[in-house]
Amino acid sequence: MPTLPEPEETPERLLQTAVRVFAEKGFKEATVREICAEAKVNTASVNYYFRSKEALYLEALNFAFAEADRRYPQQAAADASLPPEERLRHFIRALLLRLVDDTHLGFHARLIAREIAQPTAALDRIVETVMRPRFRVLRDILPRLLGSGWSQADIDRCVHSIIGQCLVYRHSRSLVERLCPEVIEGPEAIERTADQIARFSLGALKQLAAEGPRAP
Amino acid sequence: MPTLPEPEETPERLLQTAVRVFAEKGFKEATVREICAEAKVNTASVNYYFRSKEALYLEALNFAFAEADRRYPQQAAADASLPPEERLRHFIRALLLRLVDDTHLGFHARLIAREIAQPTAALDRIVETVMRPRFRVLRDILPRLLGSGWSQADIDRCVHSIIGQCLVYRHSRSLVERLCPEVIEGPEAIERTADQIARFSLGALKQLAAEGPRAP
DNA sequence: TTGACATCCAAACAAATGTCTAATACGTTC
DNA sequence: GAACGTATTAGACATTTGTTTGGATGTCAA
Repeated sequence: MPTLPEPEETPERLLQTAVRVFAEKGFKEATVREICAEAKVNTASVNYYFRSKEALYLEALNFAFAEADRRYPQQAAADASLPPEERLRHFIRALLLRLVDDTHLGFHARLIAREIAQPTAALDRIVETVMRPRFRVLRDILPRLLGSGWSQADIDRCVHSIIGQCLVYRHSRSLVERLCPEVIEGPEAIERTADQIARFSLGALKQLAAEGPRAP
Repeated sequence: MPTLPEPEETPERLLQTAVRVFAEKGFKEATVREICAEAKVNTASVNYYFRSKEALYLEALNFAFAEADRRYPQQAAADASLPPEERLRHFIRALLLRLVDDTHLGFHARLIAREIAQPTAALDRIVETVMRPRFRVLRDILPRLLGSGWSQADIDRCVHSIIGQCLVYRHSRSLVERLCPEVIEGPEAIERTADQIARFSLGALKQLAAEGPRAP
């Protein structure tokens, strides 16, 4: 009778636990012993299956991204055949849902937020493979809503305005929870928040389009 | 002839160095030895003048807040005699400048951002004394621009939308620097960013006011 | 000058932590 | 069943880190 850890094999369990613990406590505060204890494996397993704690962290980061993209795909926003308003709504909703998801394997967003707040060498690759394509989608959508004559820098500022409205619910979640938790309490509230961000942004863009770009 | 450390007294120098190092590396990654080395004081000084590393961290947090409020006061936004558009512009500008200031003692914002991202017991007090009053200012301004009939939750969502547009330049600065650094490169670019956020937000509120609240 | 007090320092201490080692258990293959 | 390679384990090891200690040094009042 094998006494193997049943639910999953050791390295898989270790990796999933690592995502969770790293997300909760950060790279430095999370200890190898704690991760192994929670995964119910021996402390030496980290160095046996992954080379080191740092290598485990990188694997966890990769895993988190793969999962996040799998759970909240963003094809709709990139679909150029849809009207730009529709695409922006999709983009915002997908981003927000991904960011506030704390259930199940939703530690991805938290882990990624940590990496953004305190970048390691891994961030550069992440930016190029994940962030920049996402950024380009908005860079493509916005000019269609803003009209012509806008500088790239001002378009980029609008991109940040939109992304920022979503990110605040992750990076400043501790504030949101203390100041007005009701806006992200429950799926309906979150949907309504996504909708409100979309209305806010579309209204802003419509108004900016009407006013036209400011003189440089 | 006294051999005292000249520029400032030990505890003051220690505190200022602590703000900087804690801001750069976080509580756990910053070591007492490193702080003391940079402050050019003996390692035991932390426990002599402050009770412990944690107590030093709390003092640093207090110091950071006091300095941040001193350098970027926000009275204008709270002045109810000004038109709400003006007040909102002031609020946004003051907040953004405070957030992107990395010069001199501008480590405050970074330290505070850390505390928000990874709250300790100190955050609750900070929220009540600093964040909530700031939040209330926007809660007061926004209904004047939105008109009547809006739920508190939707107003709060707008508050977050505005704050989020500013916070992204702090919490996701690593992304901004990699994706489009020009929008925060130099004082003029920052001023223009503040202006753009204000235009974006005022446009959004104007449009929302015209459309009216959505049915619940 | 002396005594009291605060300050500063080098060294030591205990706990935590990432990594490594040697031994053991287990499954597969011949 | 024996041999081999993989997986797992308990424990050791070296380093880091927050904290403490005992004494040296300087200041100031009596």
